[in-house]
Amino acid sequence: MARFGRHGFARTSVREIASDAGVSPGLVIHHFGSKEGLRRACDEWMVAQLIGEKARLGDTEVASTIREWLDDPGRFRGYLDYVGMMLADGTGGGDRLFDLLLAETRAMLEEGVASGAMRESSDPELRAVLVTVHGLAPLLLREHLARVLGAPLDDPATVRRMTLPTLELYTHGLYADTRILDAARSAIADVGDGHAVAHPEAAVPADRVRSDKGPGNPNQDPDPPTGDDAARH
Amino acid sequence: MARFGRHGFARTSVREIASDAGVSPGLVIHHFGSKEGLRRACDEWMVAQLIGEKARLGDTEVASTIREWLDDPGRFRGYLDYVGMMLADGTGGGDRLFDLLLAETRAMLEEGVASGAMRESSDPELRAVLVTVHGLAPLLLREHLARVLGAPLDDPATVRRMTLPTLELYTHGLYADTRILDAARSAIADVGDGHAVAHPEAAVPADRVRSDKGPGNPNQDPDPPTGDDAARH
DNA sequence: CGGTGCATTGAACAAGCGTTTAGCATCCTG
DNA sequence: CAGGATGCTAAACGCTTGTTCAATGCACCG
Repeated sequence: MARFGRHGFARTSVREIASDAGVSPGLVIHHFGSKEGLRRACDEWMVAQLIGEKARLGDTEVASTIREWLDDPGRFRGYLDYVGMMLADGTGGGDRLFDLLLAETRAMLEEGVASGAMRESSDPELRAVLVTVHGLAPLLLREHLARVLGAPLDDPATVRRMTLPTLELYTHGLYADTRILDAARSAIADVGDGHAVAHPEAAVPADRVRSDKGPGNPNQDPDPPTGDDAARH
Repeated sequence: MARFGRHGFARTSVREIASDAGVSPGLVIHHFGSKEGLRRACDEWMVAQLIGEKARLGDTEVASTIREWLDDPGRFRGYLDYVGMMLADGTGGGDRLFDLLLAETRAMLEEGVASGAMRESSDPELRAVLVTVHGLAPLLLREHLARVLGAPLDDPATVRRMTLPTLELYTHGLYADTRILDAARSAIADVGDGHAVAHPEAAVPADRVRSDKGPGNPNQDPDPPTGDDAARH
């Protein structure tokens, strides 16, 4: 799993794994049927580990397990890599893991809204997806993160440094006012719901929403999917 | 590039590429020196494309190019996959691309703060990293996103649907009040700056910040890195 | 003690890989 | 028109891959 996590499934050979384990390549196949079988076993072990920890911790979520791992670097180092690989490389059991995390996020958000601690959303389901995806992002980009921050993601100092800015973002957002949001809202309202307009740039004053210069949508920068561009619709 | 983007570098053979191009495998090597040379050429073409589009569009950013791609699905389908692969798979020229996007995000945030359109941050550099990473997330998890939303990321309807929730998140945040943020702030203040405390759970009332139940930190769920766990420090 | 079963191995296999090589056209240059 | 470079291919090379197979050793059971 450490090798899979670090170098990916395709770039890891059965011989390497066998050598790490001090056994012959044939034995690995004998036990797991095939390399793909080994991968399935790893995926299942990983999911079971997360769910198992969840049970151990009571009503905590799966993701708080990951949080614990980050608190105890070294002990769980490599697992994070494997989770990242599972989610990133498309093949394999990453779907199940993602759905698991999404379900927990969704539940947490619903609970938050119900208790009044969190704001309502115009699209709760999509917000859940968004929060899930944003939360996973540093895991998937951990190498870039470590590079630009100068410290690995599983360094407690890194985790600590990320806390405040993250909470600030989730508490106050990024924008100082609601101008952009209001513009987008009226644009969407103009266009309507079900319509798939081909090139509806005219639906909203382009120079107000599309920030070619100046601080526009935060998504405009590295946010291909988040949809600043939809703000023009 | 389409094949690289869809199936990854390692799982794509020179023979497949050659066959797609209607030429012999040897010719590919002849022109690019090696498979890795081909990859470099693709990376460089991709970066040049982004920068070139940037120049064409004037003072727009690289990422607004990506935004345009999302507006015109089909024409640029496959490029997004390639960008995602570049950033995800660790090997190759993804570093340069990430740094490019980070620099633009940083500049945009600074501009936003200067003009008063955006709030200040306690850690501007880390916020820039965070916004970059969050923006990239849907690109990296595009397959999961398409699966749970039932529509691909480069479907204009998907982009449109993501707009409002994203802007809401970036305008109002998630939390209805500042309780969590305040708790984290005082916790950090208690611990101090430079100290790397091993297990500082006692630094803050655990039952207030660590939300085993109820709506706690959004990061608690699928947010391993964002650092809800640091809120306990 | 004999025997069944399992863990394990080394060697070999077939397939696929990236790459090399020799050679054949083609085209531009002088 | 000669000639060298270029575009291109078919075939093969050497290597690595995942996997198979026959054989060995060890453990447990009656």
